[in-house]
Amino acid sequence: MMQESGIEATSNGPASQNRAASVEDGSRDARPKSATSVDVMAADLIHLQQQQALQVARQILLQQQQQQQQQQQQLQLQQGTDLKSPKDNENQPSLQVPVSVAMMTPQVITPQQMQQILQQQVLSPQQLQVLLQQQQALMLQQQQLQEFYKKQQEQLHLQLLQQQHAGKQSKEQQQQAQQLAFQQQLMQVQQLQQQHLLNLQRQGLLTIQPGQTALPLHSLTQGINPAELQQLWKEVTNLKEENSNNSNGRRGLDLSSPQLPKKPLLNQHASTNGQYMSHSLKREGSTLDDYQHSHHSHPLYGHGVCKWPGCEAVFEDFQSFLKHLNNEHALDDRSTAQCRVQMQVVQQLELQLAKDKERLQAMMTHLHVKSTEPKPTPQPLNLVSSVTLSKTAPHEASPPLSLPQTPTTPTAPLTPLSQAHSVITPNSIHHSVGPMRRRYSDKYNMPISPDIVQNKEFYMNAEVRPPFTYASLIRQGILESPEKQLTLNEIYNWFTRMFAYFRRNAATWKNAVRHNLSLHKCFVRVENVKGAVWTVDELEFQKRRPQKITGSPALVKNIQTSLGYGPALSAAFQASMAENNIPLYTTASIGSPTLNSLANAIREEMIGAMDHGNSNGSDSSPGRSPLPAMHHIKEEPLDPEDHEGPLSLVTTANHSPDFDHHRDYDDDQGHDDML
DNA sequence: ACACCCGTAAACACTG
DNA sequence: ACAGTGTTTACGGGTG
Repeated sequence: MMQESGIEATSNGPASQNRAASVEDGSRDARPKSATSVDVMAADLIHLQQQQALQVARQILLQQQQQQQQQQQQLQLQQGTDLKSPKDNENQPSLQVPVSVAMMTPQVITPQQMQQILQQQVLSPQQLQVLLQQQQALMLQQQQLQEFYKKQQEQLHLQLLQQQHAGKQSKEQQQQAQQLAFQQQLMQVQQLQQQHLLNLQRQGLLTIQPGQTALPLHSLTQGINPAELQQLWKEVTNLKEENSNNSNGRRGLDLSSPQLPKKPLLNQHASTNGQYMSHSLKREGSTLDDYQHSHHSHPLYGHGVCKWPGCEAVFEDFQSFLKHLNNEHALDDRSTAQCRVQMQVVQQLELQLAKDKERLQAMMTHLHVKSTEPKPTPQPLNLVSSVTLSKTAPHEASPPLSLPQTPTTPTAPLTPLSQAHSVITPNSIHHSVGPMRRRYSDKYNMPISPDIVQNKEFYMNAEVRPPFTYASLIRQGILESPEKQLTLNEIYNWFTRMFAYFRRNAATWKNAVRHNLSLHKCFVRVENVKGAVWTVDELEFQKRRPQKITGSPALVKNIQTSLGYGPALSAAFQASMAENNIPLYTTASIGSPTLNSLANAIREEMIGAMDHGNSNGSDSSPGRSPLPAMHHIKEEPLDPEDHEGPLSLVTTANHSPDFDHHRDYDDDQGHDDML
């Protein structure tokens, strides 16, 4: 009761207007984004980080593409030689799995999902086993990557320490900031790729008839291989050469070698964007052969495990693997389908990559030009389109709503199922249903933006309660808006539009929305011509809860001491991520946490920086292991802003495909299916 | 046990 | 009077 505004509680006017006052004049631009002071850090470090990040990104893509190619080749080969008819054919109908369900079985499967699957009896025991194996193998992989990440972090820490002593000028600070942004972009790409990899693996569970597209594979046939891919391919191949030059081929992800060319990477991205259109693609060329010749780097074989999507079979030697490859992954419907899926995955990645590159290009152009005023990037970009970063403006349609998303069925949300630490625990099946508050603790707050965006489709169609707090949702809605401000009614609409769940219980949640708007200082009411709109005060939002930065204490420390990026930057990232449908921070379900962690690490820097006033014992856990166990990584937020508990989903995925952007749903009170 | 956060419900005030 | 908006309080559940 004794809230700060309590003094004026008698009339709501003054109280709210007080808050609004600070914002009113300058409209949204007046929001606190002052802290642009960036502590010193040498550009060298940035370079290093960039290179590393880029390398990771390339590696990932390389793997992806290799995988795809490998599959393609396999298919070709087998088509040519053994035309043994796929005997799987007969079984397949019975194994058909509804996409909506199959998509719900990523590496981390919630018990609920599992149960669903079981209930539907669409998966054979073998398939389940495969599932489990997959999970285990992935865990393994993740561990390895984890190790790598640790190393990486240590190194980073070292660098940071060194660089701290070298004072630099503001110019460099700016550069640094923008470079960091650049890195973020790269991270996004990585994560996206991981994500799609995951997707693919999920698909591996499916048995899909080639002719019949239960899956929306149609887009596959459309022109893939945009110019971006070519460029990337080129880069990838170059990279490979680099790698093979200086060491054993099997360290797929060795970023730790700091001796990389200094300039090229960043510039490459910046400059090549417009160039590589003419660049001819020669993917069939030597690169694949190389890989096939050297056992270690066979794209479908790594760490003794068959990397064919959905496989994970373990082999002691390469020969047996080859045997397996020829036997198990011969040309049949399943392989074909998987290959297609892989193609699609790659295609999507390319699209996304293209988008991100474009964005990046715009960012860099913008920052180089240094024009303070927002104007579209002068650079003609050969790619997708529309995303002009310069003005944070109207992507309303583009961001979440028009992703090249494949599945149109509500698939299981990708992120929020972090509860399943990759292990299926059948006894925790029940608590899938439940109100929002059935969330995980704040500590597991998840970045909502990426998550929501990522699972937009799912939430839009499945009447599943999004595992986010109202505050986070509101914020997301506001941030997604072109003007970063919404009226109450628009917020309502956003809720109903984005979440099937909120098409019910209007009275309840609307009240909650209003309640939250009023309650949280992070929501600022701004008087407008046409009434009042609500905006988000990011600072307040972040202040709202103590953030627990986990991860490498060293890194955290460094972050806290050596960085200081303004919230504006962070907000920009947020928005950027959201627009792009990219799970910036992680996403639990995504395969290798390493990349995520890496991204998180960098992100952490941002957060730590902008949150460095925060104290709050954020890093108060010096005793913590630098990197919590994998499953923790998946869940640990690292993000000060929107964390909400993941979870509580996947109940009755009651799709309503016919639904289309309804507006208000003030009806239906009585039911209480979820509450 | 406690504090905190969140969701829910509801009362109330203000405004058009 | 009414609906929509906004504020506030109260309460219970979950979590650390």
